[in-house]
Amino acid sequence: MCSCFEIKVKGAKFGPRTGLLSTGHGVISSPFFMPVATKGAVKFVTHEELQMDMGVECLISNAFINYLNPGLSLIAKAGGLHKFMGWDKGLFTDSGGFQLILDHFVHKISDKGVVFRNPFDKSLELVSPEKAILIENALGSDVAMCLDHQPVFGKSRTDYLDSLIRTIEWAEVCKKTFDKNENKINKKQLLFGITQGGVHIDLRVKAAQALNEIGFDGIAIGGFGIGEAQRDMYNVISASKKVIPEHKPVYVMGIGSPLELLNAVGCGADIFDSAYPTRMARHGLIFTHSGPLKIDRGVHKQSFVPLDNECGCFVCKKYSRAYLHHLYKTHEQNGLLLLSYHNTFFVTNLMKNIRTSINEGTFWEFKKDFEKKYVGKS
RNA sequence: GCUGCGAUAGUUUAGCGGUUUAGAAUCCUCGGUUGUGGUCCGAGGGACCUGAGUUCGACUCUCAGUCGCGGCC
Repeated sequence: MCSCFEIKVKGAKFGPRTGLLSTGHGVISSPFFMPVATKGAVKFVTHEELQMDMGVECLISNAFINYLNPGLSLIAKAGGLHKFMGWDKGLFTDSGGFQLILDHFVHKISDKGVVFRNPFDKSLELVSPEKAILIENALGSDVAMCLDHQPVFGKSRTDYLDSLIRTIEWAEVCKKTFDKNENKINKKQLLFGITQGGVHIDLRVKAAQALNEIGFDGIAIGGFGIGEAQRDMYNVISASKKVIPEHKPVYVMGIGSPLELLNAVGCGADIFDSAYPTRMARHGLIFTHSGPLKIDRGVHKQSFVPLDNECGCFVCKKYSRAYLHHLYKTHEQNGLLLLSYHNTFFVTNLMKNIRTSINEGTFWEFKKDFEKKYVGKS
């Protein structure tokens, strides 16, 4: 067990903090947000833009999806997922546990693992916790995530308890498999455990304690972003922070709206990922410093101002809302390119500003100012 | 001047003498979207050219007018 995480600046106990996560592909400044590259690419944004323009140091891909297509042997031939993708910075892989909330994806769940339906050829495929880890080892990501069991939102406490127990049992198997495998292509690969338990604080605390005992490089809080009240989520993060050792990075999975990121950092979380910014861009919802904006609305038809005049991205420097509205409404692909770029830039820039404010001791003022200007829900 | 065809949401259109509160797409407004997933999903708004007639009943049939496209003198 290495100490992969170093705390740089922290405020109050359990409050916001900056740190450094050491991986096989560089040291990543936290708190950070990972754009989602499920199939090895962030939709409509190139690696070059992410790295050169936005300073993104880490992405997350999906082990299960890559395993199904293009498959492990091809990725092995390429020399691992990093080389296959042409990405030489940090890279997490999700095990595929999140897909468990999607009915059409899952055939059956048992204690042995999950029988998935292959979306590419409809065949059935058992993914056990052992197999999930071996896949992630073979892909050579910098951080492998355990296979977890996430119930759909709104289940009973008993259901959450069941999924939690299963997730912890699987976490033990994942850890053993990970430690035993000496053929990892990424010798510095890290392993994170995931808590479940819905909004039940006592379940979440038990889950975190159980993961502490097993011993992971970092702890992820899973199961959010699917319908629960935001206040419940922050309570869970805060409660979890109290039982997770201070030197462990805390990763809140699936969170990606500006206000959620800001609040979760305030609760002491270090790492995030979400398809939200890019998916919202594809659906025409644009983040700005004065709140979310829907580019398809008729009011933008003759609006010759930038999406966000406080944003430094090239889209905001160069193009008007009227032009982007036109591209979006006429289904011109460049519209999605530019909007996805902006939203991703916005979120990564927000994280950059959050890190600066923590380092300078002004996080809470920064948060208050941001929220004051940011009118709207997400 | 004569004549043929046509006229339904902002746009492109479906349809019928009564079971149609006129259907669709687009458009407009609003909501949703968060560890695969579709420039996606959901709700709402908006129309039978005008007038007269036939008929129990006309957006639908007849006539006239207006407008559009075409032909002829």
